Amino acid sequence: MRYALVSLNVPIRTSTFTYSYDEFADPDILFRRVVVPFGARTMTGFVLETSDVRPEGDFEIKAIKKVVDKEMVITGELVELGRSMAHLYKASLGQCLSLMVPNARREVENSPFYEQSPFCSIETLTEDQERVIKDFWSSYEKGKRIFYLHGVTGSGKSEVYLRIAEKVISSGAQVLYLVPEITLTEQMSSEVYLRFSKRVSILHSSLTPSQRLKSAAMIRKGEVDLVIGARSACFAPFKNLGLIILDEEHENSYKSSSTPRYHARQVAQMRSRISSCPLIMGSATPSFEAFEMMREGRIETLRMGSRIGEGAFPSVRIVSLLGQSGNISPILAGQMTEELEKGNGVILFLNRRGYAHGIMCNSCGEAVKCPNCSISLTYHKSKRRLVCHTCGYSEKLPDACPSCHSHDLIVCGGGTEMIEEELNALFPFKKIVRLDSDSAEGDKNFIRKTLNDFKNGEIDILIGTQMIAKGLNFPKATLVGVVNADATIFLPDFRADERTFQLLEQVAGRVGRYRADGKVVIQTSQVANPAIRAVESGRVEDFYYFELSERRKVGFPPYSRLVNFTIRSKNEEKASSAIDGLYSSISAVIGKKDGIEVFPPSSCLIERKNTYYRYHVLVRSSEKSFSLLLNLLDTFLSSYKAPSSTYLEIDTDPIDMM
DNA sequence: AGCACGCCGACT
DNA sequence: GTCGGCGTGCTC
Repeated sequence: MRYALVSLNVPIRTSTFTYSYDEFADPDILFRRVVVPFGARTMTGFVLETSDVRPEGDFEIKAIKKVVDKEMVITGELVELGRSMAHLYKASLGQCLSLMVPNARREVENSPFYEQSPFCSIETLTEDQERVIKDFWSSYEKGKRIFYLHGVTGSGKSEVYLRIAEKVISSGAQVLYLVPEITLTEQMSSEVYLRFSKRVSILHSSLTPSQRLKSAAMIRKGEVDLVIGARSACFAPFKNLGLIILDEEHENSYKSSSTPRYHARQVAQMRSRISSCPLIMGSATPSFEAFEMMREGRIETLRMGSRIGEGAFPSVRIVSLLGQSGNISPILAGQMTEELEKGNGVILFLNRRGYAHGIMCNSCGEAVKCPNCSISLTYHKSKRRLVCHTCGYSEKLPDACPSCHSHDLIVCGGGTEMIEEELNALFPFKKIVRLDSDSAEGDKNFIRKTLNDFKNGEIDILIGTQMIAKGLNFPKATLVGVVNADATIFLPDFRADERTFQLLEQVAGRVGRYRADGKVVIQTSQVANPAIRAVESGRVEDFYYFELSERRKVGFPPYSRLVNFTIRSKNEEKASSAIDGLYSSISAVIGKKDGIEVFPPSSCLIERKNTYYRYHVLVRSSEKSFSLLLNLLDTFLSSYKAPSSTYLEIDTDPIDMM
């Protein structure tokens, strides 16, 4: 009898289950998917090993029902990657492997590629670009593996990536190019598609499962040279991976928000180690983690300092919101008028959608909250509804206060919808368009059409959220206004200033890429905030050094590693007592170890989410003790069981603890 | 995770 | 009486 070790997508620490199969009917099943009976259900899993010996243990061995694939769908490298991920993120191997192969439920046929674009520009390189490419190859030949391309917005990082990629491809290897989700909506894809003789796979979120499978098969067979995709593309089944590029390294969308909570940057590092190929990360605003690694020389820095062509750094002006009544200060309005009269475009940025962040009773002071979550509801004027941005709950706008029945309800904290209204009053003869996930809802082409119209000068003022902040080029825009920078400053998180800087710097980067007269106006109540000051003065290094010294004082990342344990339950008492139990057993296992500490339990920043009460315990370790911590956590988890109707979630290197 | 089994309340 | 609520335990 022949046995197969099968990995299944279940949150069980047992890594594989043994099944029997007919070796004459199915001689090759290794690294293929199989359908197996599992308890009362049937599941699909991966065959990781085959053997003639029946494993030890008192259990019945069932037979494989069906072999799904004719060819291998994973590789030994991917299984190794899965094991590394399972250890780091404290998930099961099956959960990690399940991320790697798309599951084909629907069978819709469609071209997996973008439409072709008529243009294909090959730029001449700047001195900066030439130097950086030369530096890369010489360090690479000396055996360096991880690189960071640190260059300001508009310095031409993409061209550097592509030149290096071309050379790797000409040597016969494949290239993985990771970008944040939003960047994929750009025209970049079609350009690259032609440039690499169509041997490109673009793994876009709108692909159907069958398109994904088709792309995966081509990547596996080596019929594709370049793979471009967001977070999940880091699992593509390369035949011969020769280079990984990770652009906009600081982007939080690289971190998954569901189990296993992996970070594409970490997965890319693991892959580059497993495939022994170089990894080039890059950004104009590196994460503090990456900046510290560059400073310590743990990764190779490739620095680019100047903008291409006419590009120059914009002038930045900070405007205090204190004592201000509307959302648009007279100074910002004045600057807008000036630019609009010259026929230029204006971009306004606000990191808050809806009409108002909350509504409050002017008689009793009560804010209207979500019945499922401990946060206030956002008012969406166009729908006349209150919406919860956490769980999706919505209700009709009440005409009286739910607790005291007063009719004196007031709105607080203006969102993009309110700004749009205000702009229409201020500039009645200008074409104003709002671009956020609400205005784009239900119209697939709205985003592309709006961006095109703005580029062609058919829109005068564009108001939007994150959606317009990243990666997009607007040659017509000469002024960017940040309506309220406070929205990120007041995040209850040790990374608030880092985030604020990254966001403002990216927003500011929307102007001045192609011309020297770019202007930025930042409105805030915190005019002395160091992140805002850094954007204004351009003294970016000083900001990083100052902030890093603050982090070192408090011992937070990048000077430590964190693992966050969250317990949730619909019953508050159960959640609260479960977290106490978790805290004492985790403390008992870890004991007194150098460089590791367990913080006492506390409720999460959002204490209730989606009807669940939530508490957490944070474990902190030094970089040196981190691998010991990961092993100790295995010991803890092998004996720990969450009490009935409570659930444990683990987040290694969390990016927020909301 | 998901599914079955099992033990308690309120319905024809 | 039994239908179904969810708490508990297991899955090769």
